[in-house]
Amino acid sequence: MTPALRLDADDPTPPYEQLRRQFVDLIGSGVLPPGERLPPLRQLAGDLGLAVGTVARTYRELEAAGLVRSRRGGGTRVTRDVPPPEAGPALDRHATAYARQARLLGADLEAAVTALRRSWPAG
Amino acid sequence: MTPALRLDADDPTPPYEQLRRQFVDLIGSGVLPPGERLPPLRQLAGDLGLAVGTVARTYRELEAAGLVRSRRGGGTRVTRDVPPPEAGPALDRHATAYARQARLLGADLEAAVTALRRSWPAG
DNA sequence: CTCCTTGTGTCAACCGATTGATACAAGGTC
DNA sequence: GACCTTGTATCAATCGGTTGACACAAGGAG
Repeated sequence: MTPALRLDADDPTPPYEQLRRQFVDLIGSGVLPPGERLPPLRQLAGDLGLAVGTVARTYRELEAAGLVRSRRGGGTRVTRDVPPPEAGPALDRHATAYARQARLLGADLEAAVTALRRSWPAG
Repeated sequence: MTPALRLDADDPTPPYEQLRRQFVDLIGSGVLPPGERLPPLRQLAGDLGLAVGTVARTYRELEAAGLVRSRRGGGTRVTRDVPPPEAGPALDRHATAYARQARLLGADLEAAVTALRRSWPAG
C-alpha cells in the first residue's frame, strides 16, 4: 500500500516536481524502505489525474538522483543503498514551514497547535 | 537595505512564486517590518535578471494577500496591519497541509505537535 | 507646474510543462 | 512459447510563465 499522494492545484510548482518532492520525503524518511515498489505509472497517473508522461518524468528524475531504480515490466523500486541528505529532518522541515506561516498570520503557538489538532484526521 | 533575495535556477517553481514566498517569509519573520519599503520593480528586476512584469506579478500577489500596498510613484511597502479576516481560515489551511505531510511521513498527532513546538521560534 | 520615479497595462514572441494518444521494449508469469 | 504488465519514446496541441519593449498613470520633489 502506497501512502496517499496528493497535488495542490493552487501551487504553481509543476506537478512532476510536487510529486518528486513527496517521494523524496517518503524515501528519505524511510516510509518507503529500500526495495519498496512505487505504484505503476498508469495507476498513479490515473489516481492523480495526470498524464503518464508526467509521472514518468517524476520517476525519471528520482532515478537520476539515485533514489529509485526503474525496469520495464518490473516496476520502479526504492534503491537498496540509502543516500540520506535529509532523512530525519523531513518532519522538522515541514513543522518549521508551518510554524513560519502560522506566525505570519499572527497566531501564537497554542493557536497553531489547536489548529493542527483540529485538522488532524480522525483515527 | 533589502535582504539578499535569490532565485534557484534549478527549482522548477516559477520565479514570481519563489520571490513571493521569500517576501512572505521576510515579512512574516519581521525582517521587513510594517511600513518598510520593497525595492522598486525595475531595480529588483535588474538585480535578479528578471523582466519587470515578473516582479510586478509577485508584488501584485503580495498585495492581493494584504501583505503589501503598492502606489504609483510611491513604491511598495509592507502593510501596517496584519491581515486579520483571513487569519482563521488561512491558519487552518496551513495546519491541514502540515498534518497531511506529517501523516505522509508516518508521524502520529503527538509527534507532529512535538515537532511543531520544537520548531516554534523562541520569544 | 515640471521632472523624475514608480507601478500598471499591453503586446508579440518564445519556451517549458502538460495532455492524450500511440507505439515500442523489456521483465514476469503462465 | 504466448501473454500481460510496466517503463520508455514520440507526436501534435494547448496552456501558463517569461521576456523585452513600449506606453500610460499617479505620487514625490524641486
